[in-house]
Amino acid sequence: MIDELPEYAERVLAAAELIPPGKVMTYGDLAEWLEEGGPRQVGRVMTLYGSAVAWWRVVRADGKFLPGHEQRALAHYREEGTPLKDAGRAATGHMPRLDLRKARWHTEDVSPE
DNA sequence: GTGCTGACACAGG
DNA sequence: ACCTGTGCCAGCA
Repeated sequence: MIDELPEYAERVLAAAELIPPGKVMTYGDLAEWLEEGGPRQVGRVMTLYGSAVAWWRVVRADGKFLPGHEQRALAHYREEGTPLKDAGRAATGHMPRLDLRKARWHTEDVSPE
């Protein structure tokens, strides 16, 4: 439940909550979906309120992780079966990245309302 | 008002 | 794969 927040923030958070497990959306896609603001505005909302929603399903367009949140995000992705680029590869020091080609969620018929 | 900053995106090198 | 610069839109000093 979300209350007492600026309307834009509510919309961003609501949209984030609609992303199904195992899928992700980029900041830019989300902004386009809402037809308001831009990637940076979405990122801003996530900075402020991201902890209230599934923040790991809102990602950068290059598939990299948030510095400092890599482990947490990775744990969620493994749990949800989100496609990772080097999913099969074992630990080698460098973290896997998201395979956006497969993981990106296409909103198509869904409306962020 | 002016300028810097940021959980961004994209093109170059 | 990495780094840099530019464009972008709000928020804040």
